[in-house]
Amino acid sequence: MVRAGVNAERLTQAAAELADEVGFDQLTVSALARRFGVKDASLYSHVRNVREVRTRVAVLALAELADRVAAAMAGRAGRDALAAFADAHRDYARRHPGRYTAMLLPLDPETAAASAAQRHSDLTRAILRGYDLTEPAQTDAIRLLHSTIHGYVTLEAAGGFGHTARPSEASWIAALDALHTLLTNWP
Amino acid sequence: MVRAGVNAERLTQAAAELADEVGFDQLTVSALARRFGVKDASLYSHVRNVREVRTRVAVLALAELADRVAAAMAGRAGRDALAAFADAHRDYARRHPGRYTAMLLPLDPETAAASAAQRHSDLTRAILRGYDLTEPAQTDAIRLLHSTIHGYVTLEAAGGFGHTARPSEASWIAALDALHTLLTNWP
DNA sequence: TGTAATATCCTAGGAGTCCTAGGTTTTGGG
DNA sequence: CCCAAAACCTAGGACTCCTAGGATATTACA
Repeated sequence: MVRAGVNAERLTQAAAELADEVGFDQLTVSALARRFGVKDASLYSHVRNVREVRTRVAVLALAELADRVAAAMAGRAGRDALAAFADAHRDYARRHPGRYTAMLLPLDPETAAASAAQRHSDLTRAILRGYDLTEPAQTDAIRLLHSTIHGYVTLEAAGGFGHTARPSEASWIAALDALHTLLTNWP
Repeated sequence: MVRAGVNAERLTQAAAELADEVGFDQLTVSALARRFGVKDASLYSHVRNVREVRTRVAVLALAELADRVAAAMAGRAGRDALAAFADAHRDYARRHPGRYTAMLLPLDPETAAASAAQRHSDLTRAILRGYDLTEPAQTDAIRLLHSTIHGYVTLEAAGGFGHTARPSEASWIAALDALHTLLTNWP
């Protein structure tokens, strides 16, 4: 009998794919084991419990998103940087819905510190360099930015914008324009 | 042996309370039955399955929120109406986290049509009366509004704003100001 | 008031999930 | 080649969702 060759990395990767397919909260140890052709109990040599699997997916997603955002923003500033940042988020959320919702999982401090959260936060602050904001307006603006992008992406995914004829794409562009003018003329 | 007196209304109410306590996706038939001092199987005379319980909670939440928003907005216009609308949402999400997340549940068309979704939508449009917007900017603005409010509330609940010293309350006020100026000078 | 119909609740049980305990097999280093 | 660690297994307990079919309480109506 040949071994399945499960290890932490492959397990996390498979968990992320599974989450994208069936939804983050349908992410189950049994399904994961099935995917490896292995019994449930076998996975507990590699992972403490389901919670750890979820945490791993969240950390992976955070790192992946930070990478994509960094790549998208490279060499851009002002409105371009803003759009790159926002589009990267929306794109990631669409391609990887399970991973995206995973990122909402609250992480314990040390896990969060070891994650790409800081890197992601730095990237967000980089957007503001193109605008003229000082603290505490910076923090307020970042929170607003995150809220709008996250809210839009979430509601769009939940089908909240499907009732009206107006294409979501158009509203997205408008939202980016709005955010840009907002950051330009912060009250 | 005295009957527990379960019926659709009491069941929905109890489910909503339970969801607020343990989280919407921890809402379970067994826990619900326990709360009524009844066996799991007994609940299936009143409800088809867990999905229906969840749907009921979502519909209830939609109606409750619409009520609160309507009450908060009564007699207000412009920035006041906007703030009332947003605060009502944030307040409801804080008081009833389970119910709030329930509202993200996609409803089938006939359930949605019978729900308070339309009423809620009308209330949202009412905000824009204080500003000078025509279609399709109206739809775009509404989507932005919803996104920002929902995003803020969600991220706040997930503890996303706890890492910085800046009190969330201050950023919330700033966000409302920002939305107001944005609606006033829509690009 | 007595009885029939209905609504409510029950027991029993299958299937799926999470997880533990403890045993067996595979693999790689000495 | 042997043996220790790693990978995997079986067995099983606790919990969940749900179905089938039976018992009991409540209501309706004759």
